[in-house]
Amino acid sequence: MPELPEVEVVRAGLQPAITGATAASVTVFDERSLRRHDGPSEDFVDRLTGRVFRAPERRGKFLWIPLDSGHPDARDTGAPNASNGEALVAHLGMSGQVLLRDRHTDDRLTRIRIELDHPDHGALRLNFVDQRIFGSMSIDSMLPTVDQRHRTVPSQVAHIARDPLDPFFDDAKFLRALKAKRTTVKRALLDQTLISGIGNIYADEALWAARVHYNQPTESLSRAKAILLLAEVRAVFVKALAEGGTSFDSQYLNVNGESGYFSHSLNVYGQQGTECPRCGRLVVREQFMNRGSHLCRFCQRVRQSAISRSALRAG
DNA sequence: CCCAGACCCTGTAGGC
DNA sequence: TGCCTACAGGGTCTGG
Repeated sequence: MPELPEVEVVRAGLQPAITGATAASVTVFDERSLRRHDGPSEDFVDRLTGRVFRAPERRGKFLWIPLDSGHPDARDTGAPNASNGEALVAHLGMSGQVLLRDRHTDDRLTRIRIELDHPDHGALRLNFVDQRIFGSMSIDSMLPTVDQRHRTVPSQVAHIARDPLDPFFDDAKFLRALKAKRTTVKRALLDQTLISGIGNIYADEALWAARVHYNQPTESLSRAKAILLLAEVRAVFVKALAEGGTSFDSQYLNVNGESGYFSHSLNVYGQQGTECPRCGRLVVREQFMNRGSHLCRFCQRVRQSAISRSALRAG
């Protein structure tokens, strides 16, 4: 459930608190949270302990903290990726949280704990909490971005597209790629190699705002609709960010353990049985891609004529 | 190569 | 009260 706005709230919350902090000690309580780490937990602990955190960064739903060496002579160890550096990568998955605490506060379901020493803020504790263990932490090497612009990214993020709030996101490239897809529009929105940061909640909200049905074939989506849809994705992201993200239960919290307010602004997600805010008809929930899709069947209809035309072309 | 679907994973809610 | 099942869906992998 943490999607771009929620991960960005976490990144922004971490930034002033942990930048410049040293990882004094690291404890892995559940090794399954290291699924994306290439090596055993001892390797994770060894490579993280003593390192200094730089300012956290984000692409889509991936969050990472570039690491400085805590040892002045470590630059000469000849490590293969020394030139590009390493980062602590976090993905929150379905239920992950990064909570910033004092040294005496524990959280239930903490899978990884990092004790931090900050030159200004003193002793801190970073708890990585994750109920369903779809999230992960790992130490990863940084690679140059494919388009060579802006910065490097962790190797496991290299295949993830820039997100629509990234200043280097290429609208024209996205629209071309969308048109070339042979799939349906919600699948495309959730495809992190096409556009990143969108999950089930914001996909449903953006589709409703743009009056597009989730099952509309991408090839039959008009250019105007595609442009509108991208604009609505950005709009819903910006609004959610302003409200501190979406929380339904305590599955998503900011770094201080607080909930966001965007759940009060949802138009269709989780609103089945209530009235569509636009036309007053009932919002429904349908199964799609093993997930719930929330929509107004009146406002959001598959354009049959467009499908017929594309079917004729295909046939 | 591209796309669809299976799979992972567990606390919580609700039924009986 | 307690057991059982359904549910939530990111990202990755595999099969067609």
